[in-house]
Amino acid sequence: MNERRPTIHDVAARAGVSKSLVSLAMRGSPKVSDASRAAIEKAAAELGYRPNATARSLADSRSRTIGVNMAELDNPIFPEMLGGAHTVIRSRNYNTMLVSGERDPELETMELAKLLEFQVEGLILISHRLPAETVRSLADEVPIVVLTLKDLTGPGIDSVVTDDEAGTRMAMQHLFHLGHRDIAHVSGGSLEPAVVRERLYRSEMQAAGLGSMTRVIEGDLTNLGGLEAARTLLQEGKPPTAIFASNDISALGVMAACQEFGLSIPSDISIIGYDGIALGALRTLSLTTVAQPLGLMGQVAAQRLFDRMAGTQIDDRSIVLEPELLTRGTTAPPRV
Amino acid sequence: MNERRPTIHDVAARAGVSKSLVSLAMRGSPKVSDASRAAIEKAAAELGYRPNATARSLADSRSRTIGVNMAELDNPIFPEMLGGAHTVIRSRNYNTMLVSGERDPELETMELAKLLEFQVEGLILISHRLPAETVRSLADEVPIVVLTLKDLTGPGIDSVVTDDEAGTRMAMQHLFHLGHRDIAHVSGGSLEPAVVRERLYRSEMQAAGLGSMTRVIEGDLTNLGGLEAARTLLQEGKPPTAIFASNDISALGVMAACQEFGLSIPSDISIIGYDGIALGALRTLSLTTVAQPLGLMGQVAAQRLFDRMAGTQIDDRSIVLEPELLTRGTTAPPRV
DNA sequence: ATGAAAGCGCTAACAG
DNA sequence: CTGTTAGCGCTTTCAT
Repeated sequence: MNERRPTIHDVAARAGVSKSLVSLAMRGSPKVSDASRAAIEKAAAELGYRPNATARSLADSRSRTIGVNMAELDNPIFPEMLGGAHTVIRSRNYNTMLVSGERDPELETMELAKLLEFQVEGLILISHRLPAETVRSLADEVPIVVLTLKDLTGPGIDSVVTDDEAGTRMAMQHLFHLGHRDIAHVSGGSLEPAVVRERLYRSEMQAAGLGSMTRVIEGDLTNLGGLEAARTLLQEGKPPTAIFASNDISALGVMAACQEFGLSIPSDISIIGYDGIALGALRTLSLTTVAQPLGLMGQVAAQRLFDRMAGTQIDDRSIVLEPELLTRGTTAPPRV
Repeated sequence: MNERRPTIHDVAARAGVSKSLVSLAMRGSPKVSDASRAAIEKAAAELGYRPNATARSLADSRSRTIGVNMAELDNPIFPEMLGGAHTVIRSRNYNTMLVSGERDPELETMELAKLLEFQVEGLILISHRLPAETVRSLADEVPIVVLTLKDLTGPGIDSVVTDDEAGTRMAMQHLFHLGHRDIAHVSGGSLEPAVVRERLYRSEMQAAGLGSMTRVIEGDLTNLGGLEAARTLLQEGKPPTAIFASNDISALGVMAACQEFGLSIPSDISIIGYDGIALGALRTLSLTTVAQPLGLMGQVAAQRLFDRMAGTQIDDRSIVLEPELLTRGTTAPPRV
């Protein structure tokens, strides 16, 4: 398994032509005679020739590779967005180089640097927490598209996000329409997406004349965080009739806590999440939620990246997609 | 953002030394005088120099890259295994190049070819369905480690699997001990991991003198497949007291079907899955299952790959890890 | 239509 | 310690 791989040179020798011609033939150039082409193809096949993409990258200084950073694997929204991006990257005949800094900003920074050393032509960043300094400093070397973080948008950095204000309004309006007034919020702490959702929760409550019923328990966008936040809330005394969780996986934690306290969903208490993870559609869970078009976000991010790489003139650096309310089984009118 | 990046040559010129010395310095060689090193580092910093990994790969013919193929993003076991592999790949200072053939064997084959063109030094394949021919033919070019598919093991191909026979026995014994006798199986069709589980289900039933109660409904290891299989089963008439599903996501589908039929879990019917996806631990689901050490499998796969790459002499090509029964909330004694 | 030659940016002997 | 000389495998002028 270690006899030096055949190179373009070997193919040329065997086919009795020059390296250049083989190079042209391999890339399907029309200016290669049928005879030569046949000879070359034959030689290549016999040798089991496989072009060396590394050498090619170096020679024409194009890596045909996109770097993708995905921080956390435990929230399914990231793989879902990755899937979307991956699809378009592949359809453009590019490759995906994936790295992950595992929530450690320093490691993250190093990994991003490695991506650049590999000459990636663009970067797609999929994470709720990113070392802002690093990202900004990279932006003048390659185009970057960030998912879910609008605040990072700036020179050289595009972002693809969902209109969280509209989404949160949908969630709240849905609950209001069902008749809920005593609505609590399990937040996501200080992470960007969570902050907007919390702000809108508060303003919607206010606008509905329910300012005094506002209750926010801090979570952290994880399942366990949701579980604990809800426990805290339910221990306090009279439970709200509905809980809006900052994202789906924390909403699932909230559901678990409710069950622990003997509350049945949705008859005793309604739960609504945010994100629209595929999982939530499982009949077993049937989580009502505000869905972000996750796969589409990934696709759009990749498309925008290719546009930037092509130098297309685009002014707007932020792409905002619309969320959609998915009414499923965890919300119902409050018990009267 | 397009002024040609500085190269080692630029750094050398600026520091007043030769390229080679810069090369040595960049890689932290001890045989560089402090003076030179300082000058070089200063020049590099001022220039914003970033080594070109592509050129390096070509020069020393080592890509420091592992190719990973992950077919499906919709079953969380794959990302979980990826996470494990990724961790050790990174710890060895290697990069991960990820591709996905999206269940299309032809595409899959092309993607794998691209990986080799990028000179990956090894391949980790994470999928339940792989084009066997292709994989075998690649095996004499780079070491390969396959996850979850023991049948592919062979020359140049190692595999990391869980002892599914033992795992299935655990599942069945658990149900037997609880007192179940009328146990049905929602299978996973003809995919390798599913076949073993079905076979063992049958033999365990037989061994327990329950051969006549054996009932297998064909699923396909997807959530929907599990849902539909269970519906079919429940429509037939008297439901079994327990169902063993071939994997977790189909087990979740089975749970949903049971709920549709008004059966409550686990008092009316017990459900046990297989895989141990993180999700199953959510209190909301609390799925009893036979857990495979998913993350560990990924880690072990990567470690084995590095061993092969290093030429370490190892005879056994198949690593079999032990499964573990996770008794959670979906199983209980049958109603008397 | 085809070949020769000059790199792409870096590493790797081999001399000093 | 440091510089020189060759490549790595491929693309790309520029001739022919």
